[in-house]
Amino acid sequence: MPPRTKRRTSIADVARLAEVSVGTVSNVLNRPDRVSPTTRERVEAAITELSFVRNGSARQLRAGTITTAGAIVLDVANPFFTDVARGIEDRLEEAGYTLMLASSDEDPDREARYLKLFEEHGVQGVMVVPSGPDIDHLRTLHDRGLRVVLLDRPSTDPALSSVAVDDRAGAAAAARHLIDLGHEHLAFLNGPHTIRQCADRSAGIHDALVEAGLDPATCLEEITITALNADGGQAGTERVLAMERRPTATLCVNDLTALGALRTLRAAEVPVPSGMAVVGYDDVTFAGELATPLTSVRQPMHALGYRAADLLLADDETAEQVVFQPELVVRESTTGTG
Amino acid sequence: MPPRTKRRTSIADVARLAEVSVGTVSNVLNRPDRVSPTTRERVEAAITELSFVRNGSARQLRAGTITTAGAIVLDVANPFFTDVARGIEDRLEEAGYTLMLASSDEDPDREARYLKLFEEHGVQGVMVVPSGPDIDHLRTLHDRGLRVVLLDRPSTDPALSSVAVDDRAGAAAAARHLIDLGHEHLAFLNGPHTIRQCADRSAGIHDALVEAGLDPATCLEEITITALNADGGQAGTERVLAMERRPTATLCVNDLTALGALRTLRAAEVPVPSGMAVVGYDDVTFAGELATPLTSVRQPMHALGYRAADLLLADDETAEQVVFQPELVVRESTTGTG
DNA sequence: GTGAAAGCGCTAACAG
DNA sequence: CTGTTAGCGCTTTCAC
Repeated sequence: MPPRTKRRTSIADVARLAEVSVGTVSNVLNRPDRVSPTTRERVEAAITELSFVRNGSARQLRAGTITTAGAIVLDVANPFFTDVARGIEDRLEEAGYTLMLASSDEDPDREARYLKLFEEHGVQGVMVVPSGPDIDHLRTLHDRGLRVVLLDRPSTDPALSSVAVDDRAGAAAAARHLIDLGHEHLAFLNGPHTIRQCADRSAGIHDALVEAGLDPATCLEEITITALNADGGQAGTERVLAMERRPTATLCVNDLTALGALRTLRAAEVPVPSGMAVVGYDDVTFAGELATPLTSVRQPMHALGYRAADLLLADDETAEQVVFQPELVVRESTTGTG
Repeated sequence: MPPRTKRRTSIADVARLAEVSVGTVSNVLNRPDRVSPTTRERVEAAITELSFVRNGSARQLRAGTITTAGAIVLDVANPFFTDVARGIEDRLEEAGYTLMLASSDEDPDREARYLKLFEEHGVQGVMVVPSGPDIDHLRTLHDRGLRVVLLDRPSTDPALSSVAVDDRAGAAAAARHLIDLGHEHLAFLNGPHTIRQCADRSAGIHDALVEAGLDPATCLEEITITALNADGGQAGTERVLAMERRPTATLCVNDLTALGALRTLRAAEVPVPSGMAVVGYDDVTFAGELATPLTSVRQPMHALGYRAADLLLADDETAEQVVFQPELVVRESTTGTG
């Protein structure tokens, strides 16, 4: 790309045209009340005439600070993260801040590159969904004076703020709902426990079973699926249906997985929920719009982002660990008459 | 928020510690080969020791240019736009550029605010989904030397580049598919024609009917819905079902609307497609995962963004109007046995 | 191969 | 109320 050819008009150009000094132009821009109405008008006319736009870099260089924050999520195309991003944006907007948003694709190198870029551009702070278990680099950033907020991950470092959702409680609520409905034998289609969310959700289900006096060893069939999407849900459900002692309810690690489960049950002519109850996780937009509306665990995604930005902007320098409680949304896939 | 307290370490600090001049440090950073290996090593050690990070504002102020582009979409939480954004990001990434992304919420004021911000920060160009019919302000920006690319909207101004999808052709393909299947009486659940996409899609359906020798006046029932979502689809479908001479197929302005249509048909025990064929638009991720997989018109969202960024980065200064062709994805909601 | 110094555009302090 | 001026941190000639 060719460099921008025309030199941008500067404050000096405006000053020349308005026949005032650069200081006066700067005053018109920043403290208009210190300038007499007549000269102010002249300056404003010159600004319009030249269609002058302040040079943000110079301004920022001088000011040393900037009203911008950065955010790095795993994937901007994932609805979970876009809702989070939207929450961030809304809070920053209130404070007159702007957001630089980027995806790391779970690649620590990409994450590092963006963090460097943000820091070079002097952002006030960054909100990051870490792409790996290691967060030392974020601690370093914090020590260098940037605000750092971890997204969707409780901080293991007390110096760093974080906002997360209590996955253990969410999964427990879902399991408890099924137990209350009389189910005593559950299937759980889950991802590998190396993913924190998966491990936490598994623990939550165990909690609920034990709390109800049921033995997880006999009452829970946890099935590990590799793809956390509809195909994974289909594969997992086929295994569940093939079991001799078949569970009466299936918990799914997310709504896409549940979609696959529903599809498979329909094909096998197993009625939902009478033949098999199904619960999802995330409560994505279409969960309530399916042929059999899906009971799911709603995550406060917008609030997650909003609160993260709030922590970033806080006057108080002390780190804070925020944990949101998810909410079970009950629909026909567990309580219907099908 | 309190200002960043610690003064950032500067190139001068590094120079002092390494006992060289600032010019040499700058050379190590930008043209390492011009520096003798020994001093380079000393400087690099100092950089690490102080964990020095270049000040991007100063760099940019000096350089006058910056490898950043801005994008403004209507809503970052809408999957259509996030896929577009992803395409932009991928292309910019290749060129070493970064993206500043923002949502206008279809509010021209918000759009203007972000545009000003981007310009102040010296972005090379902007990609914008205009929030209103007027694009004069974008032309002004272009005249001031910024690259401007219109997103999802053909440019009415030949000086501005644009990337869009041919909505008329997409809708025509959907209608033609139904006509080929023998349908001669179609319903179209559409939004108001003040929305360009809605008007274009309506025109496309007319095209297909006329082309097949059918009279739109008798063969097409266009129903205007206010909400372009599942509820709108439900309301529209209820009106279709109440018609004396009931159409045999329903085209929907987007997949969410189709979702509502399918839900309503199921409730009314109208089999799909034998009692009513259904076609959606957008081909969102879950379209193929529904109880009745949905025939839909796929938009090349990623390619749209990718190409927009490509135009922004182009060496060639001449504006270009790119129009993508959408692709019909046939599934069971039109060809199934239900 | 390295150093000195000018200057990018702006703001804020100080003088007048 | 307005003008003058010193830098913010960096890159880039131009000397040495």
